[in-house]
Parts: sequence; structure tokens; C-alpha cells
Amino acid sequence: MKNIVLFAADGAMASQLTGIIDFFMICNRFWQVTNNQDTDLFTVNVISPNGNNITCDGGIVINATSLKNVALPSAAVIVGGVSYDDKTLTKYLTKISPLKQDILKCEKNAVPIATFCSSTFIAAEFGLLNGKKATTVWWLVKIFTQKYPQVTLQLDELVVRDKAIFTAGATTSYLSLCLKLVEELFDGQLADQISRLMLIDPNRCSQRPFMLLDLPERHHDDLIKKIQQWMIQNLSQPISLDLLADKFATTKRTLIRRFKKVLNDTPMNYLQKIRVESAKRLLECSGLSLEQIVLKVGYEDVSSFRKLFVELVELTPREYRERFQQSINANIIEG
Amino acid sequence: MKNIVLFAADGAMASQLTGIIDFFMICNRFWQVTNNQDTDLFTVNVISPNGNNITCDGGIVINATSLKNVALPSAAVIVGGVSYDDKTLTKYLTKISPLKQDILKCEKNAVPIATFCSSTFIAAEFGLLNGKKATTVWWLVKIFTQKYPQVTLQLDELVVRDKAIFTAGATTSYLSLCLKLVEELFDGQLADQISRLMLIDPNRCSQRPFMLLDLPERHHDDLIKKIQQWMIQNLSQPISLDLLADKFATTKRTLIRRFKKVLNDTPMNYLQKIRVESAKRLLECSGLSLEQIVLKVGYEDVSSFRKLFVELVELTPREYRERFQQSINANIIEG
DNA sequence: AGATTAAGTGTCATTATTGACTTAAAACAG
DNA sequence: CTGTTTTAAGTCAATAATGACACTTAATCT
Repeated sequence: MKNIVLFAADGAMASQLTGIIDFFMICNRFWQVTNNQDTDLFTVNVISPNGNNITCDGGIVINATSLKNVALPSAAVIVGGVSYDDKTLTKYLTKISPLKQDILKCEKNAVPIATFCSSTFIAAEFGLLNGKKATTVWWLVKIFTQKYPQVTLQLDELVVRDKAIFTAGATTSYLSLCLKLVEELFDGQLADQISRLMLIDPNRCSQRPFMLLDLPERHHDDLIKKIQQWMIQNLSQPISLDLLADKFATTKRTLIRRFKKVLNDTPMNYLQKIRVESAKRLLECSGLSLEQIVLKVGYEDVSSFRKLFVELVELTPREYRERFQQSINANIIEG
Repeated sequence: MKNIVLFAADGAMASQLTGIIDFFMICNRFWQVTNNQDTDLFTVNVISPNGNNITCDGGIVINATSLKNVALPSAAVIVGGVSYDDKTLTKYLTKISPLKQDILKCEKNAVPIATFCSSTFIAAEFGLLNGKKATTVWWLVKIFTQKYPQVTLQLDELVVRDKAIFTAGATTSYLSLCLKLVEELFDGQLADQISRLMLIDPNRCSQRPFMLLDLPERHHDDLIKKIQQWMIQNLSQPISLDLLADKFATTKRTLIRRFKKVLNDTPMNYLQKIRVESAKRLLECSGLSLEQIVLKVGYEDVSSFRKLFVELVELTPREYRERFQQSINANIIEG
């Protein structure tokens, strides 16, 4: 029997804890029913800093214990708190830090350790991710890269594995993470069956399409889709038609023709739209200076970018940044 | 401020309750952060039969109250229990039935009512779905149609709406359901932002691809994909090459060529594989007689189907059922 | 058994897509 | 402002996909 331990502290998100607990409970039930057995495949134990019960954000109380009271873990999941920014992250980090020794002990014993959403910060803070590949939730990426430059973020995967460390993306990705653990600790067939039972898309692989941009052009040209994805992921470097044609094993002429066909736009013009959209997003969601943003989305010159921005958005970047929240206000209050 | 009430009873699945609670809490936080406000958009109240706290399956206790103690609901969600078969369904139904009057009151007051997974049974039992369109979790479909023939199941949607009744599919579909409620009660823009934040695929629309078959051929031919999908959904009727060519505005020759290219198979041969796969699934998961199954997957003649089945599966249908119903989900569907 | 039907193959003219080349227009640097 | 570079568009030959049609094969019906 596999023992899964969940490391968590007061302020954890209840649905993430119960979600994981229920996930493995469903695995057990399914296994029992399909194999006519009574034994459980998995046990789940919640481990809290002092071994006392955990009061989740929202007040729900979850039974917890100490690591020394449970069987040797087969896998450990660190469950994060409700974290939106540096402050709330730090607060939860303080609460969970008494568990650092326990977590490091797991690592030393080669117990697979999994994190998702904001709990990846905890793993990074404890040094588990140094020199490793990982992913985290897209809206905390900026803080993450600032704090933990030694970690290689790989945002285009929903679940990233590096040796015995599994990391996953935003809130609901714990389901994919659990599937991965079932596959790892048990077998792929059960994982497959559970994914059908619970309706978890096993092919969901990237957070990236979610985090971006209001450019939802629906079309069926696979090549162009790939190029769009690639553009978004490589904005900061210079992109030329020749480069694209080379990279995707085609010709400039074909690129232009097919972009026009499915997006009714030329490749470079579309790229520009992506750059401006990305800049808008960064203006909305990040504290980066305009210059940093301009560099990030692949321009060298702030002033020419500003001109372009004004032309397309009809606001200066500064105005846009100021207005964004106001305009959302307006929309929502009307609704 | 919108008040969401969750109707639940002892034995509810904790992660579903907390999942919905946290979902709307995240909406609130997100709204507050992006708008610099203190007010909540949503409150969530759990309503139990006697107003006492609810002990979920697994022992977690959730605060609950009575309907009379809370503000007029803007929407109601019925949360189901951990239900695998008729027996567990009935057990939970008994526990939640004292809430019937409250739920009917909501309906009378035109409060939108939402159900998902097994809780759709509760709505059906209370008569809320008579003559309406609905969906439920795919592995309880058989029991559902037996018990509630007055309800039109629409399984190819993940969330189905008919007037003020929303129904959704399996376990994790409550996220899509919540998104729909946000859109309904508030606005689509917030729903869109939350879907990105929580990484809920807003385009996930059908349970159907999940419930089926071990035929995961990956290719990039959109037309053939559509045809595969359509085949699966229309197995019971006779399908000919001419029909397909006509329906998908192409020619027989092209169909054959493209099937061969991406699936390395001819259209009719592939269709046969689907039919046999579906029959296998029905043998595993349903109590239907072989004759019923044979009809359902589109054959007229049992004996020729049996011959075919033996040839491809190397077991007679009966042997197959014995072998796999035992080891796969005997009790789940038959109860 | 022989006729009938539908699926699949072979072939070829038609059409659509591509790549090479050229030209025009725009963007950029000095 | 001018010369240079890059992108986009026009043209046409080469290539690939398609549709029409004739034909083979396998299964079905009488």
C-alpha cells in the first residue's frame, strides 16, 4: 500500500487538500470495485507543522498528524495556501517552514515530492529545486523568477518532472499531478481509467494557452498554430520571416500565404499584435517598467514602441496601465 | 451580492463542496484585488437537512445552516454524495430528501438550480428535470435512463442548460458548472479571467471523448477527426461510405485515401473497430444483453457479430464479459 | 450458382498548394 | 533624404491532393 503524505499548514486551500484526498479515495474505491478486493491502494495522511489539525482558509478543519506517526511515505505532496502575491506567499511560507526538516528528509530518502500552484514556492524556498526544471502558476512567474533564478521554469508543460520532483501549474492542475503520481506509483492503466472516471483531460499539457492573450483565432492550420505558440514563447528574441521559414521547414512565401489564409493577416503583422497584446497584459498584471516590458516583448526601442502602442491601442502605455482596472470596473458593474 | 446556496447532506464528497466554496472565494479575491475593493461578489452557504454541520464522506466536517437563516439565493447547487451505484445513490437520496421542499421553493422562485455528477439524480428524483434536457455522469447513464425516462439526456455537452436548470457531467465538471454560473449571475469577462486563473478549459465541452474507447490515434487531419467523432456518436444507425462522403461534403475516394493516410486503415474497417470496441465497453460496463449491445453498436445480426468479435478479440462475447466484468466494473453500473 | 451491392483500388484529368523567382512596398539606418 | 534591408505580393512551373470513372474483390440475396 502506498502512503501519500500531504504537507500543509493553517491557511491551506481546503479544496486542494480535500481534492487530493478524494482523488486517492476514488482510486481506492475504483480499484476495490473493479478487483473485488477490500484493500486500499493508497492512504493519504495530512502532515501539519505541529501535528495538530489544520484550519484551512475559510475555516474548514482537516485532520492532520506528524510525520513520525505515519508509515514511510511513497510520495509527498506539498499543498500551498491561498496566495496571490509576495505577502501572502511569505505568510504561508512562515507557517509551513517548521516542516522543512521533514520535507528534506523525504527528499533524502528519494521520496517523490510534488508541488503545484503556489506550493512550488515552498519547494524552491527549501532548495529542492535548485538546478532543476519546474513549473508554477503563470501569474506568479514573475515573483518566482526573481526569487529563485536557479530554477529553470518550463511553463509550457502542465506537469514537469525532474528526477523525483514533480511540479504542476495553476489551481486545478493538482488533478493532473495526482494522475501522474498514480501512474508513477502504480500503473498507467489505472491512471487512464481514473482520468475517464473523473473527466480529467490527460492531454491537457500546457498552461500557456490559458495565460495569454485575447487572440483566440480558431482555425485548423496546424502549422500556423505551432508557429503562433512558438512566437508567444519566443517573443523576446528577434524573429524574422527567414528564421520562421527555416525553423518550421517551409518557405517565406508559404508562411505569408497561410497566415493570410487562416488569420487574415501577415506573419509579421500578427507578431506585432502578439507583442502589443503581451505588453498590454504585462502592463495590466505586472509591476515591470515600460522599458522592461518593451524588452520582454521583443522591442529594442521604447519610444518607437510607444508610438506603435498608441497607434494600435489609442492610449499611451501609461494611460493604458492606469485605465485598465477602471475599465474592468465599469464593465463588471454594468453586468 | 449574489448568494449561492449549496444543498448537501452527510456523505457528500468533501472536495466538491470545498471546491465550489473555494471557487467563489477565488472569484471574490480576484475581484477585490483587481478592483481595489473590499466587498464580496458572492457568498456561499451550505444548507443541510437539519441545519447542522455536514460530515462528508471521509469525515471532514463542513459548516452548514438552514435555508431560512440565509439571504434569498441567487443560485442553488445540489451537491451529491460519493455514489457508484444504485445503492449508494439511494442512500444519499434518503439523507438529502428533507431538503426537497427547500429545493422546490427555489425552483418556484426561479432561482437557477445546478447539479452535476450524481446530484443530477436528486434533481430528477424531485421532478425538477421532467421534460427537460440534462446531462449526468457517463457511468451512471444506464441507471438514469431507466429511472427517469422523462428526462432527455444530452451527453455530448459538459454543461447543459434548460431554462433555469443547469446540469453537468462527471466529478470535476463542477468547475465548468461554476464558470457557467459566474457568467450567468455576473458576467462573461470575469468568468473568462477566472478560467485562466484556475486553468479551467472553457472549451471543454463534451464528456464523450472520455467515456470511450482505446482508440487514441493521434493525427492532424481535422476532417477525419470529425468523422471519427461522428461515427462514435452515430454507431447505432447504418453508416455507409456514401453517407459519410455526402455528410462531410467529399468523395468516397478521398475518404478512403485520407483514412488510410492518417489511420492506416480503411473507413469501414475502422468503423468496425469502433463498433467492436464499443461492444467491449458495453459488455464490461452495462447489463445489456448481447442482442441489445449488438443493436446498439449498429449490427443487425447477433451471430455474425459474434463471429466477428471472436475473430478480433479472440474471446466470445460471453467469455469477454465474464473475464472483464469481474475484473473491471461489475458493481459500478449494475449495483 | 449467379446476380447484386458496397468497399476498396488504379488511373488520369482537374484543382489546389507549394517553392523559386521577381517586383513592389514598407521599414530602417546613416 | 537616400540606399539598404526586410516584408509582402505577383507570377509560373512543379508538386500534391482531389474527384470522376472504370475495375476488382468480397459479401449478400434470391
